Amino acid sequence: MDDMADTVSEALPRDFEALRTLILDRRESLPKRIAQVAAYALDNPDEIAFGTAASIASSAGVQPSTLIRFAQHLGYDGFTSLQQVFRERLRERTTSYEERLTVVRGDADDGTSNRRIVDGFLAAASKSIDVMSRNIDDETLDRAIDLLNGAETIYILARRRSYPVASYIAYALGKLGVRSQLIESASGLSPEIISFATPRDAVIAISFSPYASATVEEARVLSANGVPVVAITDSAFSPLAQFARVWFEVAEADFGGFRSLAATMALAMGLTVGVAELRRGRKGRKSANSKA
Amino acid sequence: MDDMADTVSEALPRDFEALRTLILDRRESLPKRIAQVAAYALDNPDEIAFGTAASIASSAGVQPSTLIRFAQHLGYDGFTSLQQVFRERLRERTTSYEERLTVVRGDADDGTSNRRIVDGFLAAASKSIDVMSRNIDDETLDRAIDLLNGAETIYILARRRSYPVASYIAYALGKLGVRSQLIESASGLSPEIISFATPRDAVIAISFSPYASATVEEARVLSANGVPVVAITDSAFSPLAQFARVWFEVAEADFGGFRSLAATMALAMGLTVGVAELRRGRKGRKSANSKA
DNA sequence: GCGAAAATGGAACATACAGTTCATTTTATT
DNA sequence: AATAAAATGAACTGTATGTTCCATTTTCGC
Repeated sequence: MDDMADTVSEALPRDFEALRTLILDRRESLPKRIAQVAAYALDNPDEIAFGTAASIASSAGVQPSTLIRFAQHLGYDGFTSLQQVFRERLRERTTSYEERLTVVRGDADDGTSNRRIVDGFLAAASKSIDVMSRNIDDETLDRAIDLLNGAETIYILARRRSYPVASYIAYALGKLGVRSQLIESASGLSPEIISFATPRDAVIAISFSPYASATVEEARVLSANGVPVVAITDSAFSPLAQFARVWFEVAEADFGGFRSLAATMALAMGLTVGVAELRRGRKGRKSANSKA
Repeated sequence: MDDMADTVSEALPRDFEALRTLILDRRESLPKRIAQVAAYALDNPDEIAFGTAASIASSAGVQPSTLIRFAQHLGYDGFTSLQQVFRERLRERTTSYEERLTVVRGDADDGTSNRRIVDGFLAAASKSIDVMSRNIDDETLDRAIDLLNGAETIYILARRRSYPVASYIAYALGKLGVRSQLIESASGLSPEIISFATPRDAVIAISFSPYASATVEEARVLSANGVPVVAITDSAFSPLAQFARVWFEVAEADFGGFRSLAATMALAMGLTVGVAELRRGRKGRKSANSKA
């Protein structure tokens, strides 16, 4: 056993990422049952961290002794020391923002009050992102991007709080070479611009409660004219959800009454770049689609 | 014991936040050693989650039995069930986005490619937020808000990628009753509007590499005219940093070449609401400053 | 298809663990 | 100050845990 430890040229992974890499490298050469454990471990790292050898073995469908063999195959001297790596992984994670938000809202001991305000917005943004990453639906996303991909011109509808998102979409689509039209109130030309839209175009409408009447009304008109609408809104009861071809429910956290835009922004960018990638794949080289 | 369980009107905390609250509520009424454990538990939740009764007791400077008594004082039937709460806390934390980013950029096994794009933007946003929460400087923040607070009108300067942030600031300042002026290229009136600014006003300028020439030039002119400039930019070498009275370095992560705006947005909101709070305190009741 | 080597299942084992018990000390009450 | 009650320390105990061992099965080379 001492000899083995000596012959192992590379040091044992002390952090999860290194361990993950090590396992993936050796995946092919592992015995069946050991590989079974390896797959389970990477899929359920939390279980490994908290469970007992018996409980983990049962979940993974192997004998407890296999867990020890797995650890020893990787060079650890036992299951326990392997488990340490999985525990470290949880330890090292930064404090969840859920937690931070309540702290920020609570006592005011540390930091200036200005700092606490910024922390609050950071926490709200982070929470929004977490929620979205859990709730987003692959199929809805694919349908939305597919729909937008077919459009000649993408019209972007948003007012007030949602407007910054719309302007970023317009900017990004422009840079990516996708034709788009941002509907602003300022110009006063909204009705005229809207009248140009045809069923071969598409609309991205963004509105949260209290829904801007202009956005809702324009989206309704466009939808009635056969222009497909992709809506980003905050609930199934949103007027936008009623006539949108595809709609996303985005639950943004708020701080001090100001809703974060972090999740909405990320989704918007996802839609934008998703469409652009699809078009690049269609028009240009195929390899463009599988860029690094 | 059954009787006790019955008389406990409120259910046992199953999540960490509730437990934290419970402990803080009872802090006064707890015996000395128990209180010692309580303090240690809230300060070192990770230790409680992973340690053994013996190791934790040793670290906290008490007997192992005290840990069991602590758990029972709170209504749990033993140390183990209390420990579950501390473990759940770690379990519930979502995967760190640092981790996710590498996964997203790596193999393409799970989820559609569209999903991976959105995940990428979410990860970038989350990382930006993490970085900012670690790097933001209290003093800079206070100085910036103080400076903006003294302004009669706040001019907001941003183009292209940064423009959405500017428009959100303008929107928020409007809702909070702070006079502001958004400088847009569209109207073509930028020079005229800028000429109205006086040293009693202030500027928020936002620009990232490659810096929009209009933003830089306008900020330079305003600064030369004695109007104090608060800049949000990406490095000490930014032209904005040179003549800004106060400047923030924001390191936004990017995905596919598109930088996240999450951290910038949060900072912008912090500045905005910070100023508004200060003004409410100054003009209105004093208590407004120390709102809950 | 035979033999050796590796892998696997399952039971046995030593141990480290949470929880209990009880004697002692501290705190509160009268 | 005396007494009762609560809190604390420390040894003890049953149990559940990680680990080892060995018989059996599977895999691989010849």
